[in-house]
Amino acid sequence: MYYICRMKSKKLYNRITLLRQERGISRKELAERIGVNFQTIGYLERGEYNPSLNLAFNLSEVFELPVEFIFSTEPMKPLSSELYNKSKK
Amino acid sequence: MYYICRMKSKKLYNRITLLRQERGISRKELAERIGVNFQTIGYLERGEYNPSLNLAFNLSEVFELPVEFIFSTEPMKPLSSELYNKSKK
DNA sequence: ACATATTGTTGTATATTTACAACAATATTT
DNA sequence: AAATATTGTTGTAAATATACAACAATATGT
Repeated sequence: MYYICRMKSKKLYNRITLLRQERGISRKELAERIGVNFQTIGYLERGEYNPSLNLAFNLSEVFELPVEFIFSTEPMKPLSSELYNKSKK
Repeated sequence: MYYICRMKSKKLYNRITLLRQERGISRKELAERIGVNFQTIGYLERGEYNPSLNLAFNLSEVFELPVEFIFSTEPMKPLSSELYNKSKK
């Protein structure tokens, strides 16, 4: 019964929307794959709250990517520049 | 006001105790470093509940290790065997 | 052996995440 | 343009994580 004043814990950034769209699936479908309510995906994508570590691991499994690639304490760089920097190395 | 029937979400495994002891610090001190109540560390070490992703990231920062090295959906292998396998590659 | 620090246990309160429903807004398809 | 699917919004309930206190149990240091 607490509807106001959320997100006292530090806000995290994520690439869920991007990763989901790259794979051409809706929130509903993603939600089904990780066994969570489809509205929960919306909350996460909008950054209205942070996931549990469990949920983060489930996303990690579905996307086949490390948690740190999906979530970050710092704003996400565009994938394009990440790729560019990586190939420069 | 819910004291019974916890942990419906899948149990995670972790190496917090090990990593903390390797660094020779108490729960109290670890708790202070990551800005959490010292009893919370106890709950995590005992696996009585899983952390938020936020808390996992904080531990990751303090230990300077990826989240996946600290937490896992599978029981943790001894570090010794992880090291051995790594050097064999 | 004693003092002190660390860890475990129980109990309660609060915060945050997740579920779910209903419906509005927007986009996509036909 | 109408039908359908997807996303956003608001409201409420339930589950899970975190804080905190008090005290027992265990370990550690002297």
